[in-house]
Amino acid sequence: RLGIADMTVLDALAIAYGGGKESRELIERAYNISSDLGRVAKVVAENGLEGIKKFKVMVFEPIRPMLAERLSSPEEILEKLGGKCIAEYKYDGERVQAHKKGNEVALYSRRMERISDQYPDAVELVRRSVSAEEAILEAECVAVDIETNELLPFQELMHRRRKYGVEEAMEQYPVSLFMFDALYVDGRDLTLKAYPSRRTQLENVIKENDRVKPARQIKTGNLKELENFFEEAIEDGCEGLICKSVGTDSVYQAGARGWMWIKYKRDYKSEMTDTVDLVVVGAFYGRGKRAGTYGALLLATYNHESDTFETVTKLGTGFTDEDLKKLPELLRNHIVPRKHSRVESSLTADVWFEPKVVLEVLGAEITLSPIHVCAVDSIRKGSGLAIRFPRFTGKYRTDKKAEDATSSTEVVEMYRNQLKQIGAS
DNA sequence: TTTGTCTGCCCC
DNA sequence: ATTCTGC
DNA sequence: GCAGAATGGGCAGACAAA
Repeated sequence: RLGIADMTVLDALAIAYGGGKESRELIERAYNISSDLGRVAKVVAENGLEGIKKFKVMVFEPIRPMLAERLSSPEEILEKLGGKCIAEYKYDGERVQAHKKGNEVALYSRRMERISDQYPDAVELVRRSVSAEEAILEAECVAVDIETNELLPFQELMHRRRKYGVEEAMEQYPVSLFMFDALYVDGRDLTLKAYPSRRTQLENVIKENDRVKPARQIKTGNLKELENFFEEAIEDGCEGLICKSVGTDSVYQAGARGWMWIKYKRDYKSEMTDTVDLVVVGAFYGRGKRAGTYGALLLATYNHESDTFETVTKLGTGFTDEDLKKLPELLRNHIVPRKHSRVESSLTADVWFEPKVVLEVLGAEITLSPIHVCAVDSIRKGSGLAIRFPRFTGKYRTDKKAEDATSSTEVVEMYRNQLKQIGAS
């Protein structure tokens, strides 16, 4: 099916109708600013490159969002960005592209789905707080506590992704918009302007208020300053920072993950990383590339009081091909016909193991879980704890016995700790 | 009617 | 989202 | 370096089973 291999289709179009690398770039830009592969194909077939050159940024035609690379230290970031950058809060919400023409407003998701119906309140915020007649702006939509203006975790925002009961959810889970880019304003395409000038345009066009603000930012070339700003972002409930190039070439790279924007998140930093040692208690068969081996493992913490192993996450990324090949061998001797008596799990694995093998796992944070049973009921009735964005670090903890794995109590501590960090200011 | 399981050009 | 692997 | 393809948590919905 189409949509995933779209880059391949663009290649084919360039070869069939363009005949060179230059045409490929034109065709790709047409696609990136219209996100309409069908139309691009039709135009290039009927009118050739001349037709393609006429593609323009238009309100209510979503632009493919620019993405960011990742780096794990301020040093690397500043070096990559030529010594200085604009660092902005990376809010933990949903990315939204807001299109406005007069009173008409549409919101698009990162994958260019029209999500206006889910956010009538955000639509109204854009209508009221954007002074330009016509505009395409980007923002992070974040759940907030309306009393304290505190930012709430992504899980809260998820309640807004619904078809029914939108009005109720709107009252129960209010949102704020943190604007971070301007791609089009009153007839002017800004996508080929440098970021600082787009940001200035953005600030000129929004009428700031409690619920609509420009993303918090500083401009700096100082390591210490960058690091402090990062800590501040974490304390305010953000994921970290997005560091942006301020060079003349810092255009909006629609649909691309260039090095103009760089993500800096807490779990990328090796020093203060929340790594955890977990016991393999089950596995799931893989699909596609992983057919014939395990696709993911089921991992557990150790509960000292009950002497049981409680699932806390599945793990399916971070494995090299070599890891994937040797996992079945490594675990073969521990296979048991049904869930081991000392394992607590609400999930059903394809293969169960006696708790023996310990792996090191990296995660971003601890979340309340409806399916995992680690420390169930200890924070909230009926909820366990789980790991957000889990991945294998590559370390097999052969030095550890199952009972030496990270305990459920320790995970509870980690959860409490991250709440403390947010409330700290 | 309630409860469980699975899915999503899903969001991250 | 993260990560690894061909190209 | 980039695109593609594996995989994660978790929510509301859809639908099946009890």
